[in-house]
Amino acid sequence: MNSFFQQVYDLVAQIPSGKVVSYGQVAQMLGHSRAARQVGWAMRCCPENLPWQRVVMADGSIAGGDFADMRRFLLQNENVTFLPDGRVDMAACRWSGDSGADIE
DNA sequence: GGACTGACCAACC
DNA sequence: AGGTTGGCCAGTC
Repeated sequence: MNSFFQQVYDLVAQIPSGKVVSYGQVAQMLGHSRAARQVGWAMRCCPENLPWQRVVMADGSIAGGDFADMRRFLLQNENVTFLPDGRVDMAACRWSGDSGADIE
């Protein structure tokens, strides 16, 4: 099924190591500024080949409930910068697409 | 086939 | 500053 849902996987799969994106950002890249809910819903399927740990909340917090702490560890292992708050440093690790032109 | 929900976000009050 | 609401898509009831 080719859909927004599928595009989310494709986009997340393209996120380079040491970079993260917020749910809303992914949605916005795909042309759906408010489809963040659906992005999270796509993540609910948790594909093994999908580095969804790079997908965080808009404020840098890790989503995913029980696995959140595990993902934070994975991100640290990928050279992602974290703030003293325990959140991802979005200012330094926010991935603005491969071109960086679709957003902002 | 209609209504609800779901790992969110941002605007509004 | 914190709670409520609207909005997107797709899957389930």
